[in-house]
Amino acid sequence: MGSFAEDTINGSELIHPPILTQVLGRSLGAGGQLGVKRIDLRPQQRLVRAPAHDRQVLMVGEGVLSLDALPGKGQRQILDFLMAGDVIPLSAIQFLPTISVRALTKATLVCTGDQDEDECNLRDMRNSRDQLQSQLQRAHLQQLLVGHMDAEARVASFVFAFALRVGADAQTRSSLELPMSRDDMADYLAMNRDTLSRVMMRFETQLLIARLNRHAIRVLNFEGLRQLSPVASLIAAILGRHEKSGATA
Amino acid sequence: MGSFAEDTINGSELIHPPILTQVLGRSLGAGGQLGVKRIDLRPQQRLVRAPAHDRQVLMVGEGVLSLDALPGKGQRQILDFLMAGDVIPLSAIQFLPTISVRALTKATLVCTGDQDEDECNLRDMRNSRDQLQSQLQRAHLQQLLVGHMDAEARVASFVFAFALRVGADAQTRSSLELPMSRDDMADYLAMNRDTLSRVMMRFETQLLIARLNRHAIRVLNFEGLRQLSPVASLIAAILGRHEKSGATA
DNA sequence: CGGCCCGTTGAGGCAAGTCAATCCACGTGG
DNA sequence: CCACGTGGATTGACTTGCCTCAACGGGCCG
Repeated sequence: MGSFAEDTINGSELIHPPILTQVLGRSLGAGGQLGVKRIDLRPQQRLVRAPAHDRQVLMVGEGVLSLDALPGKGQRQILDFLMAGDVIPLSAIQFLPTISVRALTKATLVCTGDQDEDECNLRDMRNSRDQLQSQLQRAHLQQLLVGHMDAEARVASFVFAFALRVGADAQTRSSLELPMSRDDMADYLAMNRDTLSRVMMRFETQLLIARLNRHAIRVLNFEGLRQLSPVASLIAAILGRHEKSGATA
Repeated sequence: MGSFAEDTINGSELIHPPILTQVLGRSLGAGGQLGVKRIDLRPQQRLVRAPAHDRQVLMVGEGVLSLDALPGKGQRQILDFLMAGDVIPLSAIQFLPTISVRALTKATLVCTGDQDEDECNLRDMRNSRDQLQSQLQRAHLQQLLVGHMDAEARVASFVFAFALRVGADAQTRSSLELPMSRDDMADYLAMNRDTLSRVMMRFETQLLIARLNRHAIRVLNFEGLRQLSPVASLIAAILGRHEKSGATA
């Protein structure tokens, strides 16, 4: 097998020799799999040469990734963050060289659905369709964010949404991991790194959040954040009630 | 059957008695359909009470619709324009009351996939998955537009993309129908109606386009528009090569 | 012919971007 | 253990593109 991943060093990309790629065989729950590949990624490593087969499904096992669009000229727009259970939108990166997937943390991907027979394919397909719908909803949400909200509301919405996404309830006072850099966050919210920093600082002086370290905050006033986000109810509707049955028993 | 549509009058919405809703029976190509409903919409009419059944597929027969997000407070973001062959993203509007579908022109929708048996469902499912992927790609494109491009580039990209979407080649010098109002266009591009107007005027003085009437322009300099759009190649990749086989023979 | 809606134009202000300097956390080596 | 280097993060001063608001124009329909 060739390599599926590459590192990036400030935009210039180095192709690496084969990465730890294990074939797990018929071990996962859904029977009849011909083979389930695993791909491990280090932080900042990019996924390249995605499996070309149309029916394959590439899913995030653990870690956090970002879906980057790089329309050249030093610009970057992060289209989505991908977390455990999310499906990599192969259609987006397959023939669009300006869009790629990057690992923010150490991450593992699992690849299923090799066989071209149908039957149990239906389950895979339904699952991937649901995943596509979720991603479309998140994209819509982000269109709203970037389209009609100011910097403060965007950041509040993002923190609110991310907290919901990693499963924190409104009660949860524990720390919230933000595995992406400030630049990543800014590029996702389509704003300037400086502006983002200002807003975060303002939130801290308002005692809405507390910064634990570079990659973790504590949400002190969840309700306050919610009120700063005009689309909080939408976010809750989209991200709130995902009772997923993780099939990998 | 109840009504599926309602009119809107400047935001306040009037529910209407049943609209022309025909049951076409087993007439379409893919055999075994239990029934294919048709829904006719007048301009500015909204789709409400979308078919609740999960496996149904609601598709645009003719006309142009918009997917609106209305997060209250007089704000509006148009998430996407839907044209013949596009599938209505039911997942988006089903339980999110702030998102709805509106007809820009006289439009007809067709509703397929009633049966809960699989088999031929696979074809529907694959088709709707492809549609979802297209919509996701368009959403990504729009995130790029709104995120990292100024007003001029946004408008140029929009005209360029819309021309490709309705099937115009670079050579086509014919008129380009823009069935949406200036407000619609502005709300899609996440910019001000005034700013949009200014940009359009500038394009006209630069002889890039010519305004035929309120809802149609002629593209005089396709190449010039392309060069004004930093994501022109992406747009072409996403919208260019759709050789769809319209199954409704 | 008059009203209305949509679209265009102009003047002015502000939120956010830009650029540059500084600060801080963190790892490294003396 | 501390000085140092490095890259990310914060802050400040300045600039600007777009939004706001208000007035105007021009088709379209009664």
